[in-house]
Amino acid sequence: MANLGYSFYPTHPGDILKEELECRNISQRSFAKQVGMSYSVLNELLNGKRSLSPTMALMFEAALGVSADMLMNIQTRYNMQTARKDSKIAQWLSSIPRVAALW
Amino acid sequence: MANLGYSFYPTHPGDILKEELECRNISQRSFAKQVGMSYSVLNELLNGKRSLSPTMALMFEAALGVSADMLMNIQTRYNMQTARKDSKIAQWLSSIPRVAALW
DNA sequence: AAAATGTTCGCAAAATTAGTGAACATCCAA
DNA sequence: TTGGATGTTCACTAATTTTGCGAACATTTT
Repeated sequence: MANLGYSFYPTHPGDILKEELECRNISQRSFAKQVGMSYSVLNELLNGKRSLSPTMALMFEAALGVSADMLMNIQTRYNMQTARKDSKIAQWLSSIPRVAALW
Repeated sequence: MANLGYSFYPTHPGDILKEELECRNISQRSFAKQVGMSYSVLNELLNGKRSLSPTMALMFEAALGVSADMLMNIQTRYNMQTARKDSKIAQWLSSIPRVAALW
């Protein structure tokens, strides 16, 4: 089963989708074939290696009945948490001044 | 002032950012220069023609004190509402079967 | 009139994503 | 134990998207 417990890393939509397939006993290969998506893309998404697009989210909603909006919100949160941790971005941000009104 | 009232189209993060600059009397050119971003990119973002990236969202948070997460959530909601309205996607979705468990 | 501002457009470089195929390890059942 | 199904990983290409830039034009302000 996919690890959905406490974690030190942000939740990725793949975590939920992977759990969803596993507890329904649907294999990744079979699912990919049925919905017409690339199998390795699916696998890597489930393992958090690729990110979920709005189109993909709608597809999962259609195929599994999981809320596309929830999935995308999780992806967005994941992206933000990742971006905030990124030291390159943090360093670049430190050079951004606070911009004040003219008066 | 930017239109933040009732609308028939989804809210874009640019709507909020535009309002934010206008009510602080900060010109787009001046803002772009201060934070070191391309001026036309900023303008088009404010007009909903380009989408907000996590990095940009963090930059606005640093420069204006507006929540980056909120901005990105709005962008995500905008993307989903737009995708759902897209007839191409809708048609493609109609060919996606509901995938059931094996048993 | 001149300067500042906002808007729109096209373009090219850069980055990201989608899709494919192969290889490998593991597990389970015949 | 062997064969088939499964999950995982990787490298590569093609397609798409994003980014940044600059010019042109309209509008507003001074």
